Amino acid sequence: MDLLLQFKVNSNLYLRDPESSILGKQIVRRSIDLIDELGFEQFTFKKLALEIGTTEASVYRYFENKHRLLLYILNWYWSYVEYLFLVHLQGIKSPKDRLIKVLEILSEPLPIGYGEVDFEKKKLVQIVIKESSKAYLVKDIKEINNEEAFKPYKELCSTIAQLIMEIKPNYAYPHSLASTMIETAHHQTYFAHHLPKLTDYSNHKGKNYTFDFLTHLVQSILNFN
Amino acid sequence: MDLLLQFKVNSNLYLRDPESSILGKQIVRRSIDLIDELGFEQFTFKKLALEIGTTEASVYRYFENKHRLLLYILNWYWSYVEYLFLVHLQGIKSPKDRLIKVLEILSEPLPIGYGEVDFEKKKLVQIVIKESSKAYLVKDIKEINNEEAFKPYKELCSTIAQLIMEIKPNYAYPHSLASTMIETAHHQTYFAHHLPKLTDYSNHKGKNYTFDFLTHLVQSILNFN
DNA sequence: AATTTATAATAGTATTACTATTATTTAAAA
DNA sequence: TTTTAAATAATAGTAATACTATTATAAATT
Repeated sequence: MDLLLQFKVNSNLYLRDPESSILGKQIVRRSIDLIDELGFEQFTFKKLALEIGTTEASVYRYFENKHRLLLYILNWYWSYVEYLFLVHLQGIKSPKDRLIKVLEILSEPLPIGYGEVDFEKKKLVQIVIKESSKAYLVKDIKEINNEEAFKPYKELCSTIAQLIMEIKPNYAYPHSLASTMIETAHHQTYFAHHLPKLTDYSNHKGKNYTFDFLTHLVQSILNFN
Repeated sequence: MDLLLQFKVNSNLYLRDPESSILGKQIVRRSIDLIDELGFEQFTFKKLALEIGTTEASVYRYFENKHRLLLYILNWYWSYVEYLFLVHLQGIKSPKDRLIKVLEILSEPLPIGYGEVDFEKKKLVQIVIKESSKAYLVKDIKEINNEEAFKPYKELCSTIAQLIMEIKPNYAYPHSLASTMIETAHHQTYFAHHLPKLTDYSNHKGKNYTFDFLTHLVQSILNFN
């Protein structure tokens, strides 16, 4: 993970702050590699421990279980996207142009402009696309939600909703449109790659399918071009 | 499951046809109860076997694993929705009205008009909302897809896409809009209930939030009212 | 140098996912 | 009406997973 970009992740999500030790940092970094490689259900703390040359029990001293580790990673990612918004929107005045930039960031398979860490980020985005729904489609959603585990996601959603309201103040569903933009960015990218018949990817000419689809969708709803 | 409504589910999904024996039918019916009750990750064949008074090994004679059983249930559901389209759209001529009816069926928490089986169907819909993404967001998506496990979902998507093209022939993303409608119907319903801050549910007046949001969305994109 | 304190490793357990083998029932053939 | 075979289910396992209590070791403090 990028040393220059440290966000304080909700302390409810870990037992011992992984940023506070070398082992902790290794756990987070290598878990991103392994989850991307194996998928979340095949990923285990045993395999992770073996990979970084430690023991299962040591990993458990940082995270209660792999689900908590996933939430930690997702929280980091959502904070990172919020930061990307901050950086990339500052120069843009028009709310419409700002929203298009938001779509660009959300549909970008690999976030732009961070050189040597891009490789890790790419894996992170893959994890977000494939595994993030497994973080909230769970039995104990209520307790997890009470621990503020989805706060940065809600904030991201709220940031986008505010932009939407600037463009169309009388629109009744700014938050739903925002969460739909985020979720659709993920699953259309996944579908285009793995279940292309659920998309129109095969007869598309542009270079970023998801971005083009979402742009048309959002422009239609908020009536601008 | 309703005896009057039997769809032949893809035989790749089971080892022994569950419709061919009493035990098989029990496995499917009670698994819907249990998955709804425990959630898919807590659901096991052992618990299911205990519930219906058989053994784990006997359940394994019908389904390779619980993931296959989930796919079987989802296939049944998608075929059922396709059937609902057939029944409920036949009287409607206008493509626009037909699409609105599609949205109504997709956002309906409990499908209409089947009396005594509605209770089971309600649980089925809950499972589809909560667990269906776990069926395709998996490492072995390629092999599963090759076995036609998502055929009825793709067909459903194609049916909706055709309707969209009738309304707006030059629209470039009919399949993506169709899959977005289906997926959004599910996750907005889930969000409204479990993570309401990702929606505008709290200040909504209508009785079917998801339907109202989706209707506005689709009408904007295909420009009709 | 002695003693906390922090941290990690050992060695387990209960549960899960799955299977090979055996037993029992059902049905068809002799 | 037996005999045989085919279908089906139960017994009894294994390997892996998720997790924990306890012990050992290293670092820091007094």
